[in-house]
Amino acid sequence: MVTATVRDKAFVVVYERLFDCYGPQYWWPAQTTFEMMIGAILTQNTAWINVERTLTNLKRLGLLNAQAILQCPERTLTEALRPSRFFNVKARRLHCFCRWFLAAGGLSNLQEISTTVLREKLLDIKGIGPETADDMLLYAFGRPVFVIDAYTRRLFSRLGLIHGAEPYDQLRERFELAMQGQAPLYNEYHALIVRHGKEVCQRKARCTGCVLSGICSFASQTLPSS
DNA sequence: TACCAGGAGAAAA
DNA sequence: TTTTCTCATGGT
Repeated sequence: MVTATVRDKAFVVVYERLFDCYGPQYWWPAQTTFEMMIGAILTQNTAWINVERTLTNLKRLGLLNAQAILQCPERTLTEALRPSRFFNVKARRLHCFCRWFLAAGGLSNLQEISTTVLREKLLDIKGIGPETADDMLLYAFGRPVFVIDAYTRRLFSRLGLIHGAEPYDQLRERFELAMQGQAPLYNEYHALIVRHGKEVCQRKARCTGCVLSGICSFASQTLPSS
């Protein structure tokens, strides 16, 4: 059981400051729902710029649908996936996902499933872990699920609001409890965290001299020892 | 040359 | 159960 704390109110302040600074981000950057879902797999441990190169390759080859990916020769698919690293692994993961997607009857059937059940189904697919599943739930299905990624852990641990090594679901629940929001809010928040991480704090030990600098001192007084 | 960047599964301890 | 290893591109 996770309860909201005074410290968690800082999560709201962080959101407000980021939104004031950067404005709406209009995420996820994809033209179709299916493209969003495979983008979530391709971005595993990979910068988005490299995922964009891969998506361009897939688009050029007409491989932005499940049937086409499954019918594509292995070598063609792995070559298309090369820019997003771990192309052999990701080719297998895309195959697993596409087989599941078709067996489930496609998007319209999946949209009828409750968030909890859909999350379990996604996590049962080989190659899809909590972050990838939540990316899909939030951005492809519009479900109110907060995505905890490397940018989120890095930013909030540097702010002193989390330790950084907490289990994925524990952090997710804390964010959801603190924000009490719906999918559009979580969507915007995650996009803002990524935007900020890329632009300002990627290589800094602490968030100093940026829009979030004042939050460090507030947080340092309230974070409990582990 | 070394390091880092939006994970996840398998193997080893 | 937890930790470590594997996968293996491209920019700085």
